[in-house]
Amino acid sequence: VTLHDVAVRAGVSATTASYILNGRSDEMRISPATQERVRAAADELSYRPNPSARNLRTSTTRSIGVISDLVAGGPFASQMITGATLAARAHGHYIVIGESQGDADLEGVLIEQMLDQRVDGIVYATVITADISVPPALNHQRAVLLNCFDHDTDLPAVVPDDYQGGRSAVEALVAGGVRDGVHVVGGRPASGGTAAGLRLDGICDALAAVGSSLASEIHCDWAVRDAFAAVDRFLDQGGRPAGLVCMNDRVAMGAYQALAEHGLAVADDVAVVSFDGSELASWLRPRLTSVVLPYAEMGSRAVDLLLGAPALEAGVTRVPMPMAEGSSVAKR
Amino acid sequence: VTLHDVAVRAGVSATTASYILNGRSDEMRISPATQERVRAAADELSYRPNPSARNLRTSTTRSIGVISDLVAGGPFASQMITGATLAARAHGHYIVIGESQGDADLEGVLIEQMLDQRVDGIVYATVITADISVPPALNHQRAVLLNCFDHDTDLPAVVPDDYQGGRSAVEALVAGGVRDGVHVVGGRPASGGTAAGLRLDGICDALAAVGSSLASEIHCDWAVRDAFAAVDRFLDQGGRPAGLVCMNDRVAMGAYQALAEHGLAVADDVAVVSFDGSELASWLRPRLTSVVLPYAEMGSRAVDLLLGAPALEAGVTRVPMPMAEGSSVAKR
DNA sequence: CTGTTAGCGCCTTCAA
DNA sequence: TTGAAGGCGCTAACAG
Repeated sequence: VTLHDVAVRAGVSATTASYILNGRSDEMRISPATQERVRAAADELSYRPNPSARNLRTSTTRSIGVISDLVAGGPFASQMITGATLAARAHGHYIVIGESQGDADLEGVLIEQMLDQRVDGIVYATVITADISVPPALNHQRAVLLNCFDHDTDLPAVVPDDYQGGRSAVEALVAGGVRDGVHVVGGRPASGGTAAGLRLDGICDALAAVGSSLASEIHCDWAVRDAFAAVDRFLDQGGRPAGLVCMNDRVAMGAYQALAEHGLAVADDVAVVSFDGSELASWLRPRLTSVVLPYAEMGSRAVDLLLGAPALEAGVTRVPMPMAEGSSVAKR
Repeated sequence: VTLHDVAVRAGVSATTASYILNGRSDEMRISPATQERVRAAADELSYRPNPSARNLRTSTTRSIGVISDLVAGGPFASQMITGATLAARAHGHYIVIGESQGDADLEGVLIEQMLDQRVDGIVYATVITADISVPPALNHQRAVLLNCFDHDTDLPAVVPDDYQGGRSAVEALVAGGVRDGVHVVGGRPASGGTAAGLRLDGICDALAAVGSSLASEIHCDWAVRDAFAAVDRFLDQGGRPAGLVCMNDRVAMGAYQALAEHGLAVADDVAVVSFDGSELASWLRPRLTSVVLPYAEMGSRAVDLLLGAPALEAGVTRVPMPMAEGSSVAKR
């Protein structure tokens, strides 16, 4: 059922029908009676415009492309996609996803394809918060960076506020009476992420603010088994921390396991806080207090930025990281 | 840069260029020289066809819609999306995602929109393996059901082979010398999933095959905290299981916690197996032996089905569930 | 073997 | 206030 059909049924020309159905009736000063007839016809025929035809004519697709390394498939940041989807929907757009699996060539292809599809804009997302170089295909395109940024470009970027997150983590500890003997588990990983550095800055500053300082950094990859091994060794060597700030919830899980192995009770013997705010945090016993990575919020912000201001405002948006309260820090 | 531009540059008509660029040169018996010229021209101009125009003409979009309740955003089954994406790509299609968040109205809208977009087919996916009624909007559409099925329709469906999975779980236990004193944790949940029933059938049959039978079902929701509470109570009441079959990895995590609470060692004192094969299984200590839910495989199968045979073959495809070996069953 | 012609469904000047 | 005409870029009969 085409626009023409509707027009015929309402006894007008396609032009008139087009105006009315696109909300330009007033501008064109079309008689209310005609409007009514056309709308009724469209309704009865349950008319829906053909997007391809419209796109061909207007070269706008009301679609936005999200390209990412692993976000879509990975459990952690798929929330970014959800957030983006919701925001897009609110703007009357839909989303096309491309996952590069970390392959730069594939990534280029995906971007080209999306451009071919005439997406109205592209969100470029990464699993890890990092300082990157945007792929060349993205230059001079309407795009927003999600969970990453690039100093050499003026594309807007959306990242979590890791510095503030670091401060919050320490504040949770301090609220539980822990200010000395605080160790960080994880530390700076080899890969080019920026989260660790900023969080550490926040942690150190917050500690300094209460007249203390970081006792040590226990280095390990940000994974359960590595964290377990590292903390286990630390405890074996006689380490007796009062508080542990873990770089993510998986690290915290490893720390929990190591503490248990040594007969130390989380909260009562050692306070633990972490970053992520994933489901895992709520699965642990006792429930883990964790600084939330606001993925959904970030995703929707990115899309808002992309679709919002006609002229994209450059610069990075730092999204606050709220706190998910658990019971891994004793109350006092 | 349009097809016309290419044609002009190569000194031919748009038609000829179209034939060549669509690989129908042989069929049309176009001279190799001309072909070469056209391809060169297309290359130099880096010509890319306008999809909207093509769609308008052919009413085929080389896109497929995936609509789901929560799969895309949820950590568990986002792999279904990844699998589907890969398969679609292999067929030269791309994927559009719609998440209904479980809202039936929204779901209808999403389906309508996809049909408007002229997707070549729809994959309808659910987080929970269940017996459903497909939304009416899907009737008489080219569609495949993913992780669910509907007896009242003849749409093809792809689900995990939970019965065989149940048998595998028990076989892992038996291989570890455990045949008596096997309890199931989780059991049939209130919601309309079909996984529990089939797995239980498999479990009982496999147990019967070695001359044993199920000791009991420990009922609880399939979540960490509920499982912990249930198993904790069971142990408090003097239960001393030899083997635990947990309905998913989160349930197993809760069981681990309860066993630890009672000073029982996983593997040595109590063998544990589970379903899901999620990352969580590899995080637990000792590593959990788990029957893998082959989400990615299912996703790609669904797309293959959708795009494969011109006439969709109805019926359910049961995808085998492989085993992820851990150390939660003692070797012997 | 190649070009001409005719739309796909929609929007939008231009004229009436 | 409404209609006629043209074209977005591409494909596919149908002629030559």
